[in-house]
This record gives sequence, C-alpha cells and structure tokens, in this order.
Amino acid sequence: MVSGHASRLIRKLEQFTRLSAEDKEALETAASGHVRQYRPREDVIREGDRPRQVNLILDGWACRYKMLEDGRRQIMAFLLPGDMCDARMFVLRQMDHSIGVLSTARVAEISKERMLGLIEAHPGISRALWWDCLVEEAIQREWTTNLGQRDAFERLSHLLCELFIRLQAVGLTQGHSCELPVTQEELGDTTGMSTVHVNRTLAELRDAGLIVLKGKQLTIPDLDALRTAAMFNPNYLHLDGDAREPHARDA
Amino acid sequence: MVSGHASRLIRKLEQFTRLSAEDKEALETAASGHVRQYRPREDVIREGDRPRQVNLILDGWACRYKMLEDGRRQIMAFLLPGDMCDARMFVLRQMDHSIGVLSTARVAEISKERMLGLIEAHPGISRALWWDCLVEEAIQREWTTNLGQRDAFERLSHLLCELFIRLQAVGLTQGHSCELPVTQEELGDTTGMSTVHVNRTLAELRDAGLIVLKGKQLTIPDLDALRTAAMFNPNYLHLDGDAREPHARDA
DNA sequence: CGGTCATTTGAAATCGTTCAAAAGGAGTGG
DNA sequence: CCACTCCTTTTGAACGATTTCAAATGACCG
Repeated sequence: MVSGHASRLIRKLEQFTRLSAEDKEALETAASGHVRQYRPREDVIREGDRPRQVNLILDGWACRYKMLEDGRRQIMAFLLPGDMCDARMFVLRQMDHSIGVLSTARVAEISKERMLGLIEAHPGISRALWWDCLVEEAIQREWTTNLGQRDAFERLSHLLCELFIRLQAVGLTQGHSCELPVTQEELGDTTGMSTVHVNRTLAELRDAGLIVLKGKQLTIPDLDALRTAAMFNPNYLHLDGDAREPHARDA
Repeated sequence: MVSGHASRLIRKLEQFTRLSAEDKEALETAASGHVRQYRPREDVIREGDRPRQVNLILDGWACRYKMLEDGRRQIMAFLLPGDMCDARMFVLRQMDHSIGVLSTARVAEISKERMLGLIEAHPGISRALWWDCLVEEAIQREWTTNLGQRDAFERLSHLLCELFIRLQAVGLTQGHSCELPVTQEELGDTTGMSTVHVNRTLAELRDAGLIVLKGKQLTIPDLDALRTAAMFNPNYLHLDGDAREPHARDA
C-alpha cells in the first residue's frame, strides 16, 4: 500500500539507516508539493539546462542519458520509483546529461530551498541522502565494469540482477517477478549492444531458463542462478548498511 | 612551484569557486599530517576494507579498480595529484572497490574527524568539495558513455583528452605535453580493450598525427584536433564554474 | 650482460554489428 | 470487429571490429 509520495524513498533509505518519525514526516512534507505527470519519452530536464529543483520519481521509470552528435545514445542510469534526481545537482550550473522518462511517470518536484532546509534541519536525512548518493556513484562504477569487462550475456544478466534487487528495495517486486518497462532498443543503449544482439542475448537467457520475459513482465525463477551467471556481487549496493546498529555516526 | 600539500587540490577547487584565505589555510593544515609513500602497484585500500581516512594524492597516479573472480580487472577511475579518495566514503561500511597506485606516489592522509571538522567549520570548503564530488560522478558517467558508445579509436582519444585537461587544471602539463605513467595494459583495463588492440590503436593515433607518445611522455600537438576525433565535449568537467561570480550560493 | 617487463607485429578465431525483411502486438478509426 | 498503422520483436546472412594466441623486439635495471 503506497501511502505518501516519499514512501518508496523512505523505504529505500531505511535499508541503510534508521529514520526518526520526524525525519520521515519531513520527507513526506517535502515531497508533498507539486507533482508532474510525464508521458513516455518526455524529458524531465535536458543537457545544458540549469538544474531547477529536485525531482523524486513516484511511479514509472526514467533514465539519465546522453546523446552524441551523430545520434548515438547512451543510457547511463535508470531512475526507479524512490530515486531522486540530483539532490545536490544545483551546485552545478548546467546539466551535463539529460533525464527522460521511459514509461509514463509521475514525478514530485522539491524546490532547491526546501531541499536545503530539509538537509540542514535533519542530520539523519542528510546522512541518509549521503548514503544514497554514494550508492548511486557505486552503481555508476559498476556499470563501467559491466561495460568494460563483461560480454553480452553477463552484461545483460548483471543488469537484470541489479534492477530486480533495486526494485525489491522499494517494494516493487511480486515474488520472482517485476515490471521491466523498457524496450530492447533501450536495453541496447544501456549495455552498449545493438538491438539485434540484445534480442539474441535475451533469447539465450530464456533458453538457459534464467529469465522469463513476456511483454513488460520479467520473472527470474532462480535469482541465485542468474547472479552466478552474471558474476553479480551485490556489495556495491551497500544494502548491508548499519540500519541495525544501535547508533549512527553523524555525517 | 609546489608550495604545500594541498596546493594542487586548492588549484583544482579554485577552477570552480573562490576560496577564502582561511579556507585555503584550513585545507593546508588538514593536509599537513601524515604522508605515506607507495611503490608502483601497491594498494592504498582494498575492496572489503573499512574506509579509514581520506587520502589526498600529492604526487603520482592512482586508480580505482575492481577485480572480477576470474582475474579480469576494470580500472574505473584515475586519481591524479590533487584528487581525494573519498571525502565522504566513510559513510559506508566497506569499500566496494580497491584503490591502487600506478606509479610511485605520495599520499597525504586526513583523518575522518579532521575531515568532518573541516567541512563543518568552512562552508566554502564544503561547497567546493561538493562540486568536486559531483564532477567525479560526471566523469564516471562519461566513462560509461565512452565504453558503451565509442569505438577503440574514439575511446582512447577521449580518455587522453580528459586526462590532459584534468592535468592542466592542477598544473601538471608543460605546453602540449604531460606525463602518462600508465602501461598499455592499464589503458586496456581502463577502456575495456585488449592490450594488443590498445597498442594498435595508439599506433593509429600516432599515424594520424594526433599524439606523440614516447615512453611515459605524451604530447598532443593539436588538442582541438584530438577533441574533434574523440567527439570530446568538456562540459562534464564543469570547469566553467562560477568561480568568477561575485557571491556563492551556499550548499 | 642477463633478466624482466612493456611494446610491437602477424594470423586466425570470435563476438557483435549491420542490413534487410518478416512476424507479432497494441492502438485507432471506420 | 476489422483494417490499418506504428512500433517492437524476431530471424537470417554477410561483414567487421576486436580478441586471442604466439612470438619477436625493445627498454630498463641491477
């Protein structure tokens, strides 16, 4: 049951750290402002724009991407419900990449001022957002490894593992299944593979019994098997946080 | 003339923002503690370790890297003089990657407590370090694009452009030349190419007159030409900061 | 001067791309 | 409900970029 706008974000952050009741309420309040609805392929913000506010994904998927002059596109990150675009990006003058939605999506907008106030008034939130930011960096590094070292089969397996686990963390899996609202072309732009090869590699994964993919519905019958195939080590997601430690270090 | 330990860091940060005399002095003081000397291929910290302190590269190059179970290695970032390893990484419990030096290197160690104090007492430094952190993320995203979309020739050109410009920002270029204390194998582990192919591609770059590479000395006779070949857009380095703006926004 | 490591070169094998076309699915209007 | 269209997925076959294996050459160090 999705209660408030910040519920997925809170759920994710609590994987890592305890949040006080006030922290959670402050997050809910901050996220309760204007909500914008996007249609598939619409941009949230474009390369060159000045960051305006913080965007919190409520429903649907978005991505960070970059276009090269000659039309090639790289998707550099997936933004899932509960993910925030650039809690601190407004330190920079202009975006060096674009953010676009993949499916229809609802996005809550949090003003820069509100965000700064939130961080200043709530050290616990500040710390949790630090963690979130560091994890995002770690994911980006892992993608570098994925693109640099793994072959097509491992690469796709790895990506699907990561997405499934991240969706789990925000309560968007049902048993062994989740939504995958992404075309094969988009998977190609993410993994640096041609659409054709994505298609063939997905077929291999299916034939190996590692995934069931029908339309936008992904099922991973045996996550451990897929993990092994991908040489997936989840340490970079840092879900082993100190949420269970008695007291937190301040940040 | 290199004056203090923090001089390269300060020089880099000042590309983006003004630092007050006190800010600079505080940075120098923080960096004036213990200095450790590393020999080629030594590790500064390993995957799985708990981050101990902040490491500031004084001389020499280091890199972030990750080993896969089967021996493949991905270099995910180069750390140059003036770069800091993980100003805030100690929020996390353990490293998800290793940091090793490439050449001999000198590294200043700044304790966690000192670092926190520095950030708290000096909003200007805090903001500058935010910028630095965001730029590091942007570089990581650009590497994702580099690996995902560009072919061998563009990939190496792009990397060399970036390194040259980053070295310029900390005063480590001489005219059109700089040091490149990196083997072709390491370039391969960075760009996801085999050593053999790195070699052949460097030969192509030489033949095209885009670089002169003798031993560890790189010369780029015409940076604009190399930029064009690489489709290099420096916007992600955010060197167009607001250093020249009259007053800074707080972060 | 020998030893070790890095660079260079050649040739065969492989993985992934490209081009082209067919088949499947979802939405729209008649 | 069908016909039509657009988009995505699937398949085939030829081509090309990069890897792999193997060996030679060059550079540096003690």
